Amino acid sequence: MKNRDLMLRLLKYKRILIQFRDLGLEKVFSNNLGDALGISAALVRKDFSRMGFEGNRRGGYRIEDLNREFERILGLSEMKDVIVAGCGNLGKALINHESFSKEGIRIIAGFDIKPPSAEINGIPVYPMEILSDFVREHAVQVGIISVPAGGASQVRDMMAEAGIRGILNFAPVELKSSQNCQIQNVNIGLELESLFIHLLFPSDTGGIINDRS
Amino acid sequence: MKNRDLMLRLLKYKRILIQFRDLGLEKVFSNNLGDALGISAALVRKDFSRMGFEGNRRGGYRIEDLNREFERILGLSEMKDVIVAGCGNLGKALINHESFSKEGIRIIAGFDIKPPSAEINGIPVYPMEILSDFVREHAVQVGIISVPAGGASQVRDMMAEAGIRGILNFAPVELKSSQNCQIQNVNIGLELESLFIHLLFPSDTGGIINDRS
DNA sequence: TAGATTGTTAATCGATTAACAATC
DNA sequence: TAGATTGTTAATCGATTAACAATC
Repeated sequence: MKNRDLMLRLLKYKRILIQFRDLGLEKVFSNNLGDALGISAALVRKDFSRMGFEGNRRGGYRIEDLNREFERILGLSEMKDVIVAGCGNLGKALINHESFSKEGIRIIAGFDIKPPSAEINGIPVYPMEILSDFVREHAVQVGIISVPAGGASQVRDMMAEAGIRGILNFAPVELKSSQNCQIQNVNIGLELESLFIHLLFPSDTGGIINDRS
Repeated sequence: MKNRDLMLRLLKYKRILIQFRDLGLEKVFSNNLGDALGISAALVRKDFSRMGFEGNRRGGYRIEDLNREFERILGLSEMKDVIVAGCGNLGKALINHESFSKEGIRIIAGFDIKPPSAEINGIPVYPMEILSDFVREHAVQVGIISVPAGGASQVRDMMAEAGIRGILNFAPVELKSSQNCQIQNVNIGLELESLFIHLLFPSDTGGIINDRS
């Protein structure tokens, strides 16, 4: 879990810097990026230093240079193809999600035990039995699970066996990563509940625990 | 961010323990819970000790006791009412999401600049202008943002001003928490991209960084 | 030059783990 | 009793921050 935060920060830097560039800016200071991401300037400098990105002791960092570096390190030139297992409401929403394409993500197929239609928004929907073959044939690397809780772990196994290496899981079951298959769980119910819990403990000191240390 | 991990663990303990109980079990060991959550037994004991939950040096923890304690501390007896701003595909999917009710979460209204219909799945959908009044009238505490990126921060302000204290944000914009309003961002595109990045760096040592320390 | 910002080191902080005495 | 598990302390680990010398 260690590198996960760093990774997400890097992706956020990358996106913000593109916005900065599009705004016509040429330079940024660690300061600016810290503000934009809600972190300290020191951490920005530390991150960049770790990545080997160099700035100028007076003029900050050249946005163009940073963009090039991020593209070199985190750039995924080809389209990132993804499949969706489970074409209920959430699955449909993901398939229809228009902002993925802007980020180079393309959903190339949906799967469902009982396909609600042959295609959604122009994306073909196949019966679940075909998933393995499709994944192998198209060398799909990443999949989304949006089936009900009961079917999730079975779909995980199916995906992993077929060669999928990364899974974003929306089913309310905690799936565990394995050596070959990285799983990211998004438990919407849990997130909502945690927001409610926060309300119970007003102070920002996080009063849940009665810690005596 | 400190307490967030602990909080999520507590909610997971709570859910797992209910499953254990429903399976007819009476006792658990720190060991079992650690396995179930993918964490160490030591951390389970530490968490419980911090919360003041006591076990038995030989017989582990009584599930019934733990359930009672969790209910006391994290129990939200009343229904947890939530509103959804943005009734596009994702918003619809959330409104239709059936597993929320099982978790005591109830979506009581949707809002949209241009409501696609008067109601979705029996839940009323109102024009966005009404949001503030509705929130005040019903004392809504938690909201979900599922509008496009462009409108997200405006909706955030609207919600926060009307008195909403917790927001789950699905728009691909990083919204920042304020004193009165806790925001949890779920950036699906970012999560997917990070899965792809993982594929670039095969080793589990997390080879992105070239750290010399 | 004077001023500002980076790059880096050492300090801090907190979370997790290892280990073991207490004890059922 | 012997064995197993908790509860807790001290050690570890890693991430973040503070601070400041280097330098543009």
